[in-house]
Amino acid sequence: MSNEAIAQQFLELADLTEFVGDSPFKARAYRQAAQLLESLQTPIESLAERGREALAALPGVGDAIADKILAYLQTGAIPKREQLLQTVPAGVLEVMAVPGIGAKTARLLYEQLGVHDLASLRDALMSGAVDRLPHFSPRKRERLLRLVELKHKSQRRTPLGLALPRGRELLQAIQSLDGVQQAMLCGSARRMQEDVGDLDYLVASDTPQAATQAFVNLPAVAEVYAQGATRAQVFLKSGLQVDLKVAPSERWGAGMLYLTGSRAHSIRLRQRALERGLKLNEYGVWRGAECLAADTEEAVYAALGLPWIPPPLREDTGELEAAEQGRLPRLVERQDIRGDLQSHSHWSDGLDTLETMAQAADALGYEYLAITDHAHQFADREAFEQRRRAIEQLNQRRGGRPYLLNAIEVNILPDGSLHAPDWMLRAAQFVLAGVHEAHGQPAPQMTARLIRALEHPAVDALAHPTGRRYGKRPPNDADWARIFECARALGKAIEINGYPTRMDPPTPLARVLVESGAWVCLGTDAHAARDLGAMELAVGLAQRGWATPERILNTRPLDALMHWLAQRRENP
DNA sequence: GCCGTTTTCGGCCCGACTGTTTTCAGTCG
Repeated sequence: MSNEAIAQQFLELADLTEFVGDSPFKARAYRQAAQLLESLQTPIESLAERGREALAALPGVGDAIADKILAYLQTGAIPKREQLLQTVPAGVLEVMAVPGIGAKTARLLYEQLGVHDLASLRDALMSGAVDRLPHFSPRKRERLLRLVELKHKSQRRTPLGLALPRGRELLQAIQSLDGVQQAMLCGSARRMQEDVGDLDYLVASDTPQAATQAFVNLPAVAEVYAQGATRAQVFLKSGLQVDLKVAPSERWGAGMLYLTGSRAHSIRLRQRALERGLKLNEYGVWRGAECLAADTEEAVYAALGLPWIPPPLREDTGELEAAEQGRLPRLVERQDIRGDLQSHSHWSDGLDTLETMAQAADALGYEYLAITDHAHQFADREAFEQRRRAIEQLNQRRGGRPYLLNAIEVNILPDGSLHAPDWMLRAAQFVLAGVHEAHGQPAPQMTARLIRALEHPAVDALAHPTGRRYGKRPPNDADWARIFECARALGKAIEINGYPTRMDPPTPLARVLVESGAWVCLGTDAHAARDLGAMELAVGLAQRGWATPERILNTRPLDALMHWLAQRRENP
């Protein structure tokens, strides 16, 4: 039972609470609890073992929600949610997920027309039955019908690795629109969240009306959901939602802050403003009618008595307290990274030659690149020896710019042993071990398996620890705190993998990893030269885990990295 | 449902846009 699963239950409980017309503040409390559970760094079970008081001590969790969590852990369900589902069809949850349909409208549709899921909603819209409802018109019916179809298309959130290129492409288009002076991608993409639900743009313009009009006229736009004087919301043909907000340049910082979120972070900031007799909105920080700060984010934070907080930390998971106490981390940045510690060449399943990989790594300014071809894909000792010579020759020819490491990625078998001969494990300069089969073992087995692999003297680091693949495979279950502690004690590294469909370990766990004090290595898992650019995703994930450069292996210069590896080999 | 050196009761972030009910509720981010 994952924290995500129970968070989802609370979100549904919130929707159901609104649907039946109970206090909207209850619904908000449930949503806050869901957000808290998602961001929690420890499994809720282990917290619950310390009793009801430990749960009720969490911010936003009181006796009632603590009881609901306990009941969920015992029975697999929240009784209140089950009780509401006795009277409310579960399908109304998907009806409420259609843009523009909230609790009141969903309830009206249900009571008057028996709309109980997406299919019956579509029927009611197509037949025109909705026209006799109050507040409905043929125009609204057509609009809703289009939104239902779009909603159908874009059920899933978009992985950051796909959203960022699309977002940047669209940013260019927005920047070149008439009347747009400046534009910026904000929202969850700026916070480097692993998946994004929409793209948010802030635009500076002296002619906001013209700018929003030009925006909704972009060829990629399929449906204009809202368009006003200072903002517009559209859906692209792909189903992706895009929000645009226009701000005068003197209010740019307040606009950025507002549009970047997260929602929870913004709410905390506004509460903080109120506590100081101030008001925070998207136009600035105000004392009465006097604007204290608005032009930069730094100024807005400063007016609230805080240093600037990096976007990846803005999740209300302790960053405000850290900022207040002057202990915000100096986050690792892309420029700190001197090499990539996972990549594949055509010697295993990569597409490109060593030469091409080296050139691409050089273009990124790297000092080194670990070529971690899959160990089991070498036919024999001679094949491995051939690659070693090829790497050596290339290093000589290129003068070590970048220096290629003769490395391997070795499969961790179900029992924790390694799928590679001893001579290869000894010969490789860097050994990355990862799970590629028998996913989904029970947690105790997976924990033992990974610890056994880490304890193997030849292993330097654990690759993509949870094995999750977007839309394909959930993270493996294991006692991660114990595994990370084991890596720390052994002086070994755990990878933060930036391959777009991996992004592993996921955010809350990335922070557990960083806090464990174990060494961390960043890798793109590139299977082609063009994939090496995913390092920004690995860095973003590390930032969301509050990582500083100190314990990240590949912030080290080559000689320090080689020293680290040599020491490990001398004292296995 | 949660929370508190202004409170254990009475509050709970703030504003834009839509549609249509001529003054505002619903929805969203």
